[in-house]
Amino acid sequence: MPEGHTIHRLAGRLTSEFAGHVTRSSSPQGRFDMGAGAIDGRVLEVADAWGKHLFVRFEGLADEVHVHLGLFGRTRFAHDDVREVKGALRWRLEDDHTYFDLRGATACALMGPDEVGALVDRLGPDPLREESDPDQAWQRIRRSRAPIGGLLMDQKIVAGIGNVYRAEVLFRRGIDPFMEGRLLHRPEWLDMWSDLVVMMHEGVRTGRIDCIDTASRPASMGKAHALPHQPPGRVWVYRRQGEPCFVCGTPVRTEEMAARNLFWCPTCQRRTRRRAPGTGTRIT
DNA sequence: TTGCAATGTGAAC
DNA sequence: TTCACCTTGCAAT
Repeated sequence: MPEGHTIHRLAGRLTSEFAGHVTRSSSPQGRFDMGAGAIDGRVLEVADAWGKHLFVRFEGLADEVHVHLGLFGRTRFAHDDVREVKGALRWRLEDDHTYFDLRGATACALMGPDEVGALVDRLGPDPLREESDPDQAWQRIRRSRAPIGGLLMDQKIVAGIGNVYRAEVLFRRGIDPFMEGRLLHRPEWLDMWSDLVVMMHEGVRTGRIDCIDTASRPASMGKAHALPHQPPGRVWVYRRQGEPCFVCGTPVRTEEMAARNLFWCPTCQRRTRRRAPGTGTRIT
């Protein structure tokens, strides 16, 4: 389930399970043979994540393992005594206690420091990283005529957001996905950013993306609304097309945007810009 | 058993 | 804008 929270959680788990340990690496499937050979027998130093990209460093090696799960990548940690290899196993990393399996990833290769730097440089701020500055993303958004629903998915603008967080944050802030980036107000963007920080940290903590419960409802959504009938462990709009919106009952809509399915509530997320908070001025 | 959709990206046109 | 790629799980047959 690879959006940014998955990768950060993965980095944390790899570090806690293996950092400081001598590890063995192999690629039963063969597609990571060279890399696995270079790191086999080395001490894992640390794993780190930036957006949806994972980097794993080993002692005494300038190159890092770069992993991108893509749409289908899967990972598994286990402690079984019998370490069976099933299916197309790209990378197995293990020590005496634990093993980690990676399969289906778009990318899994050694990457030199320059290449890593260049990759990270072209990513936008990541809501899960302390040093990230939302205004860096804002500078791109405020100038763009592209719909905000598309901009959020652009990793050069914000790193780590995928189709679920896009749909959910836009719903939670009441923003029409089709609204042009340049029509968004900075306070609205900062609200979205704060909400992403909360949601994504929750995702890292729980390992789930689909348990955005009513308790995490942003206060700005207002107490005036009757509490929506949202069962716990659900999302607001993602993949709920045709089902009633938990807040207003309007059927959730779906449409393809930038080759991905977008989900939104046409009532709660108005196409026309809302009144700017406190100004009473209508902006379109 | 088959077929399709899926939380993603980048190259080719 | 379309396509290819990586793999799995679940729905339809």
